[in-house]
Amino acid sequence: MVSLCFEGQWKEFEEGTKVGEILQAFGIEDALGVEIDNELLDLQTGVFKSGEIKPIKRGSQGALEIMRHSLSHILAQALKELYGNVKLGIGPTTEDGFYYDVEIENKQLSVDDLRVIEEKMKQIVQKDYKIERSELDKDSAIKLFQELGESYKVELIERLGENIVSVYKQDGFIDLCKGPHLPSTGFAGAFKLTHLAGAYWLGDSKRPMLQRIYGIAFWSEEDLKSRLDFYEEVKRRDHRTIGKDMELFLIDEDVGAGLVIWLPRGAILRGIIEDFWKKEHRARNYQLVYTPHVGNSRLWQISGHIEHYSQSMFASMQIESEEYYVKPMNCPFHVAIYKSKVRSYKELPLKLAELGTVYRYEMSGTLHGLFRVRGFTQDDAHIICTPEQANDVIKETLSFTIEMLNVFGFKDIELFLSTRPEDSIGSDEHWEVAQNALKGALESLGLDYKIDEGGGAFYGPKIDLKIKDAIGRLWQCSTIQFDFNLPERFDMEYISHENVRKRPLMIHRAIFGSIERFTGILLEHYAGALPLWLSPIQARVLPVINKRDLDYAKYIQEILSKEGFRVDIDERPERLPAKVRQAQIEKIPYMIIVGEKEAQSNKVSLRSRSEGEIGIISIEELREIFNRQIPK
RNA sequence: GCCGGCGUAGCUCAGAGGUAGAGCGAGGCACUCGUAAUGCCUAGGUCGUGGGUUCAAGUCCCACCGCCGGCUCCA
Repeated sequence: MVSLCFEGQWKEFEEGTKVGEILQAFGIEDALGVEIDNELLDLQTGVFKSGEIKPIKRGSQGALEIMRHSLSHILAQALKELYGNVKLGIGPTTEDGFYYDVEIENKQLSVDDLRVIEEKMKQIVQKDYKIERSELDKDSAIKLFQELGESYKVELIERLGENIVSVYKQDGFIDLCKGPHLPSTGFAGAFKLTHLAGAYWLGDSKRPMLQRIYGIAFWSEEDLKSRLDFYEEVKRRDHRTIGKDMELFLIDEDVGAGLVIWLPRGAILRGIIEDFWKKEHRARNYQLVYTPHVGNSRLWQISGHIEHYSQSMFASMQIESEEYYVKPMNCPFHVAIYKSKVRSYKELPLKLAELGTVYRYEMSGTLHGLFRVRGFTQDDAHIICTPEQANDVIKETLSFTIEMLNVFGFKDIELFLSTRPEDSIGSDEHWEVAQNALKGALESLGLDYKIDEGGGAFYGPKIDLKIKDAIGRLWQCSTIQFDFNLPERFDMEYISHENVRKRPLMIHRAIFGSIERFTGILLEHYAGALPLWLSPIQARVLPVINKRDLDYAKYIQEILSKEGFRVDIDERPERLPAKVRQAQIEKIPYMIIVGEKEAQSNKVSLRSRSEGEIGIISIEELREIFNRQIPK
């Protein structure tokens, strides 16, 4: 017997009683399934577990998953009906829809085919076929799918632990599936097939590549529409387009894929970010250093990079019979700085920071704008401290990181603590100290966080911070991680209070992660409309009539430039509306419009990119408005 | 790296075996104009690179490079 509870009321059922009957017994109507113990079950599934039941009603999040899952089956059925020789891979749900991986003999799908498939799917939905669940033992399931020629499904069943598998059937279409599913195809909501991609069978590059068809699905057309609008918005914010339009950076194939060239305006932006970063680090007693771009292979041998990271490193070069590598990380150099003399506990914590440019070999297919490149600058720091200092160090580092992210406009931050994985190095004591320091910092700062149990690197636990951008996407930039590996490999030591040699703790930490990637995120977050302090051009002076007003415009520009503001003039022989439009397109925060009136009163007319006309104000007032928006 | 798509003027894109196009941008001229486009004129191209098929190749075939969407990897 199983006992199930709904709204405080307990009932007993035979094991394996179908969810549909159970719902009926509780008098629950129009549910598509239930959730018991975090597991979704549809109406036709038998219940073998006791616990509280949560009905999943049509329109709810849980029901969406059921519906999307059924849509992937409907997609598979449509493909079989249209193309015949279709072998099914897997067809799960995604964050906003579903996909199915299939192998189609003699047919390479194109985007145009998606509309045809969609039509077929709509027909299947319209026919409202009953979706039936049945269970069979492993052997007969294997036999069934062998007969159907579904070799991938056979492989899946063979990999499954269970002896009983479930299959779902609709209108002669049959698929291995643990469910849950809709009662019939007619329950499906609004959907759209969005794109095609290749995907290896079981994600293994040695296995065949299947064709993956992605779709999105929601209960209502409105929700579907708003998701499509979201994708449009994502496209509108694409930093690659914005970067090109605003002339910030360039990736040139003759220079090399994944290698970023910062154009003058982009260099201003990067310079502001870096100057701010340096100022804040100096203020917190970080010691800024510079290290070479290449290092002798002995260094990488000791650090373990050659053994464990060489597939991500650029090939070595031979210099006078010595082997050198372009650096993929800064850490070994910072360790060399640490080891350049005997260190006393009095020097700790030692905080070394560098905007260090590293190069990593990324496969060509993964390169993507500023987000995934082969050469990038890490805002790297290594903090070397005693175990006793770990708590304070982590707390300071964590709050510093959050403060920095806030200044750049990221107020919504999610934190993740990753703890010791199965295979790891380092003593139990060190793991204990390190994990407590991380946890203690999170708690004493009153921060919410999630734990990724066993998700730490083999060399130490870490806190990852993810920032939420203006349209709700999460980006991981910052990380604070312990490293028990390098101090060991490089035999790092300090002389303790008791005059004995001890091994220090080492912490890697980055706030932006990669300056390139962070800049890309900033551009997408602000959709190119950077705040005043980050804008390469902060204001543009627009003379109403060049012939008459250019001198006064130059006078205004000169005053502001001398004070350090980045101001240019639109001298084109255009009319004012055209100049305004151009400045708007370039997303320049302020337009300073000067004509006869302004020149006579020694004032300016200010227009903001976001708020339009502000009015005629004095230069002092203008200075005041600008200064208010620049972080100290 | 793999699968698929794409690569034509500075940008966005049309042309699909038979004389390389448009809009925006750029340069010039006129207009003297007040908060998202004044008009006219002009220049701009080994159609990603290399090879092949053909009387003829942006157009068809092959290889390479790069970009886009995924997969994979992420010490």
